[in-house]
Amino acid sequence: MSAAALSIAATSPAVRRLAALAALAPDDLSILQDAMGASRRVLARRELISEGKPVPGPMLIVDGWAARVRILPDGRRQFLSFLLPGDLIGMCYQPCPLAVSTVVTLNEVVVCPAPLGVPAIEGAYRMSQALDEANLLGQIIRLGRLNAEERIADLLLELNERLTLAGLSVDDSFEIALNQEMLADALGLTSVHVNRMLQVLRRAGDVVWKGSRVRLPDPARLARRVGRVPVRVTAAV
Amino acid sequence: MSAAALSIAATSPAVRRLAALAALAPDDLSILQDAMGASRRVLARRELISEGKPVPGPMLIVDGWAARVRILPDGRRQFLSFLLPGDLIGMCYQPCPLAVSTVVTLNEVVVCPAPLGVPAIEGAYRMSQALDEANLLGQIIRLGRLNAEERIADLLLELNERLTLAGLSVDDSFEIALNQEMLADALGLTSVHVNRMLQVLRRAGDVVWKGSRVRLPDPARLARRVGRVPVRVTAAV
DNA sequence: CGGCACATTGAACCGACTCAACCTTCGTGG
DNA sequence: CCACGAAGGTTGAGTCGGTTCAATGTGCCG
Repeated sequence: MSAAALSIAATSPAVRRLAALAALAPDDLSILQDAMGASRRVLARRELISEGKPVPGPMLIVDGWAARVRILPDGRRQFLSFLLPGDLIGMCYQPCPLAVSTVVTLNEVVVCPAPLGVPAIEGAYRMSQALDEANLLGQIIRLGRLNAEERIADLLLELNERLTLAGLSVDDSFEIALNQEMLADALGLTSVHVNRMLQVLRRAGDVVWKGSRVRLPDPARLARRVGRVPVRVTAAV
Repeated sequence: MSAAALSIAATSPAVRRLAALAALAPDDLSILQDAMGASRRVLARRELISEGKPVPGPMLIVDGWAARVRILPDGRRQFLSFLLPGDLIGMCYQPCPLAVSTVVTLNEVVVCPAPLGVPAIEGAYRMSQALDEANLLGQIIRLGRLNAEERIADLLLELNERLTLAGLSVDDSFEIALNQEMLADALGLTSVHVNRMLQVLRRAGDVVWKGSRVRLPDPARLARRVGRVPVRVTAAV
């Protein structure tokens, strides 16, 4: 194992994810480490970005989970996507950007300003952005054409894939920052129905969920069962 | 009315939309006009971009409707978004991009290569991209938290807003390239149910749909009824 | 006039929701 | 160390929005 690879392995999940998206030189890695020196800790249930308000500079999630969310006038809540360590938020290219969705922390989150102007790192951002979009499309498929059981399985598979990139899911087992109600609000279901379908998945041996830890004993089989295809956004690599 | 404004008014819907998204100088407009000289006509039901394949260079839709679509292994179809004149397709920033969704023409479409390297025009592209993302989020809300009637109304309102930008909807009345089955496949419903809910909207006087022409007698009232908020992606302007 | 695509209708069915109760876990303070 | 409360998970029974399937209607184009 090379020295560079070792330093990646020893580094934070966020850096790990970005390094997996684009080839980063030791210099790039240390720029990321420096940026994380300016990290800020944010309590759970705080707004990082507020819908309709100006977007603050781009930030990198260093630790913890957040979610893009929209609340309807009558109180209905819809999670649009989940944001995990290594994900970017507030990266916009239009002038004077206004946020089109609120971003709220789900547990205690650490964020830092996303370093700009470094070509290799910007390359990783572009990959990240492409993956984000692919995941949004995945969310549309889930809500539009999958039934409740498939929705739950598909989302857990997505989270597992994404957390694996950051080294936060090992052997298809990861800490989840969601409860059944949040899952319901992401999947267009009620928490009661999520509960029942989760039991079905558990009894089938497809999902093990104890406390805040989820394990997917056979992701490949589960993926086949719900018709999930792995996301690829580039032919490079 | 200035000479520039006149020339915009006289120009194609696609240019009209881009000019509405960013301030374009006469030079920029003529670059767009030139690009449209290399237009290509594509028959209905043809793939402009194929999922999993490399993305061809970015293109501008000059005329006609297209849609991003995904087909599940078992044949279920989900339209992810609709693409109208002035919309961009295939604009990617990662290296060697692979398409994450198929783009298919819905009727006869005219496309041209999107001119690159012109700052003002690229500015319009960025605005367009931001709107695209906002519309994807809108689609998630529709599928996740709106009922059938609200979904239909919300989508028609979105189409009306977008077509108005391009000058293709006048007095809230526009030509629609969709039938009830396509609407169903976009909204996660069956065509039978779309038919029934459309009748409800018609009887309530909220939608007039005759042949391929749709009119929304009172968009503001309808928007209030389904809780739709207008999209804003920039504080500029 | 025939045929095709699309729209419309009816009746039975079912997946997911609603509402309300109850249970479990866990942290906290007496 | 136990009592308590809060948050989240579980269960049951009834209801409903949307689906399914199959038939019928309608407009258009060659």
